[in-house]
Amino acid sequence: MTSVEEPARPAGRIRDAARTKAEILDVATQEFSRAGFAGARVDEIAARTRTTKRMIYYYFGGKEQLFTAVLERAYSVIRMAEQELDVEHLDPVAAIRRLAELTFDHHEAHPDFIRLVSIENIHEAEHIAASEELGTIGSPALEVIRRILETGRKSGLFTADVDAVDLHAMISSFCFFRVSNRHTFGALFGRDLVAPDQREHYRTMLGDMVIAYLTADRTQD
Amino acid sequence: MTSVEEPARPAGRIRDAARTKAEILDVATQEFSRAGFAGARVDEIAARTRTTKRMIYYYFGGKEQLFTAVLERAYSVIRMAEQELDVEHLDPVAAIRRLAELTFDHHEAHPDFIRLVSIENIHEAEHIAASEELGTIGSPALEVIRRILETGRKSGLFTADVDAVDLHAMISSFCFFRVSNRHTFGALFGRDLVAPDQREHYRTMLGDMVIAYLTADRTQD
DNA sequence: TCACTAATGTACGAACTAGTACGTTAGCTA
DNA sequence: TAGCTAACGTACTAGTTCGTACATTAGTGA
Repeated sequence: MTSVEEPARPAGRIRDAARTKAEILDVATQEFSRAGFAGARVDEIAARTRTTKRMIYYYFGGKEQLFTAVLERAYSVIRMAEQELDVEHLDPVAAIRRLAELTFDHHEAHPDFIRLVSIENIHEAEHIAASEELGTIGSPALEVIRRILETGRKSGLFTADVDAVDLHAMISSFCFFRVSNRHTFGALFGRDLVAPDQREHYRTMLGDMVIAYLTADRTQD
Repeated sequence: MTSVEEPARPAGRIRDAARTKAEILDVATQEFSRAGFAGARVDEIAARTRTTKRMIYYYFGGKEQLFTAVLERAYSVIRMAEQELDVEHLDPVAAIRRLAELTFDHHEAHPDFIRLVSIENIHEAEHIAASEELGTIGSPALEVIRRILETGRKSGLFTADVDAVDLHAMISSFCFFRVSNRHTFGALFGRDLVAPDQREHYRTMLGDMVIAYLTADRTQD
């Protein structure tokens, strides 16, 4: 099996810095996500790559920096997805719902990312703070939300007095919790929040919640 | 300083199994919450108690069981708080808002609990699964929500078709995320979700969100 | 008051783990 | 094609960490 893996390259090392780095990052993402920062084993990461532990230190410097690199790549994925957001041609209500659904989909599709963020929060975001790349850039989604909110408020559709960051927090909290806390929630309440047949239910629930909040009739209160 | 700690007990060990156990649990809660399961150090926990590592193994059996005991006690605190819920004399809208606010307050007041739950989710709730105490009992809050929802729906106030578990998830997600993800959220978006002067803002936002969702005019959709 | 047990303390070890010193080689370029 | 360097591998170590064997004592009941 091991010899079939690669296409007829019987002997000798192949040198490919980019591939080696990427492979280390792939495996490290899995291992950190599986066991947390302290629980992850550098030896285990190395063993699961085609290279050795030496290369981890050669390319990344240490366990701490490797985790930072893993985080940086994970965040870059969501940032790229957000840059593809194309919802501003929709009316504000539909645009926000679509945005919420895309956030929902992205969280569901990337449970490893959710776990890494949970782990980073246990460590009080110290790796983000230490990273030049992560500290500076914001979220493309935030700008999109800002513009939709403005349009919706001008047209009188949106009555709520929220800013983009808080609305982003509201949407993220539901999407994040559903994935991050699925195990304890499932164990305690006997309900699987990520069961495939409940997916549409929760996706709709999220959209309904956000739209209801934004368009609620405040004259009643 | 060390001699002033205890009231005039100059020499000899004082034996108090209950106090020793409780002290170990207190320190272990802090240490696990600070560093995660793998990151927590049994020696460190022992050093910060008035007893020795030996006692951890004597009373709890090992690191794994100690963490389970810490979790069990942390969950028992929230369960006790939920048993004191007294909102059913209010009208359904006020009752749900009050319940949401109490959940909000409890999460804010117990960041260690939030961290422990995050950590337990990284470990896929394996300790909850292994615990007889935690696996069986549900949440008292759930029964309260169930009854309020029924009253609200009968009276026509609540139009949303949610059950108690999903509403609980919605409320918890906002409260939990605000505390659990405050570090990454703060680092990435420059906003402190637990800033004291924003407390009322987010508390109100949560209530507004839940009520808007429950009472939204569905004939418009 | 004597003996017995629950509770406690000390000292230690086996296994693990992050990190490194040192040696090797593929592949490019002059 | 010779030589140079980035890329890679091996073997090892110093320090840590969970867990335990063994010794001791406080308090209680006969």
